[in-house]
Amino acid sequence: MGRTKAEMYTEDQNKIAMWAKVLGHPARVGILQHLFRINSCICGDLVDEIGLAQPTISQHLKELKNLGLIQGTVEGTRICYCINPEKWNEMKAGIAEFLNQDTTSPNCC
Amino acid sequence: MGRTKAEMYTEDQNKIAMWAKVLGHPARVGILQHLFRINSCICGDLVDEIGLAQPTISQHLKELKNLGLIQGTVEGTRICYCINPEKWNEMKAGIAEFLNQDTTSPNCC
DNA sequence: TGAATTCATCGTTATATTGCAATAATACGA
DNA sequence: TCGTATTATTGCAATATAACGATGAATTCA
Repeated sequence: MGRTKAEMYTEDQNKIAMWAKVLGHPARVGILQHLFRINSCICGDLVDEIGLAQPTISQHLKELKNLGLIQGTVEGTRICYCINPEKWNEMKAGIAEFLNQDTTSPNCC
Repeated sequence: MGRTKAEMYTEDQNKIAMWAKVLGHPARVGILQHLFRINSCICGDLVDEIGLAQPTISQHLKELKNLGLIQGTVEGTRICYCINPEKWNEMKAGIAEFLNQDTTSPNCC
C-alpha cells in the first residue's frame, strides 16, 4: 500500500481504516456474505462459490482471520469457517459510529 | 491491488468493496472526520491538519471526489470542500445493510 | 503404511497504492 | 501584466495487494 505512516493518525482512524480495508475487496465481501447465508459453518466450498483459486481464497480467509472477523475449526481434513459475532459487532459499531456523523448541517458547497 | 476481476462479483459486492476501499486509508478517514467537524467548508488546511504533503492530500481528495462523497467549489484561489450528504447517506445505507446481517444464529465454531 | 483429500504456505508475477518533488494551472491583487 | 498563493497534475520510487502454480502439512481411510 505504499508507505502509509500509521503513527500519524489516531487509533480511531487506524482502526476504521483497517476494518474498511479488509472489506475493500469484493471477494472478501462475498466470502462474508456466504458465511452469513450458510449460517452454519462451511468449509472450502468457497473456492467453488467465489470462483478464485484455492490459494487465493485461503489468503483472503487469512486476512479475515487476522482481524478476528471469522474463525475456523478443523473438521477432519476440512476446515470449518464461520463469523465471529463479537468481532463482527465490534466492527459494526465502530464503522457505524463513523458513518453516523451528522449530515444535516447546511453545507456551503 | 493486484488484478481483481470485478466482473466475477455481484454489483452489490463491488459497490460495498468500492466504498470500503476508499475508507480504507486513515488519511481519508481523517479528512472526512475533519470535514464533518468543521462542518462548514474548509480549504487546504487539510495539509496542516493531516500532516501529509499537498500533492498527497490532493490525491486523497480526488479519490473521495470520484465516489462523490465530497464536493469542492472554487473560492478564489482556494477550493472549498465539504461532504455530499446524499452520497454519504447512500454509502451509509449500503454499508449498514451489509453490516447488519444477523449474527444471532448459533455458530458451530 | 500409503494413497487421497483438503487446506496453508511459499515463491513469483502483475498490478495498485502511497507519498512526494517538481511543475503546471488557476485566480487574485498590485 | 506580473508576481503570489493555492490547488491539481505529472512522474517517479517504495511498498502493498491480488492471483496462482507448486509444494508442504495434516487428516482420514483403505
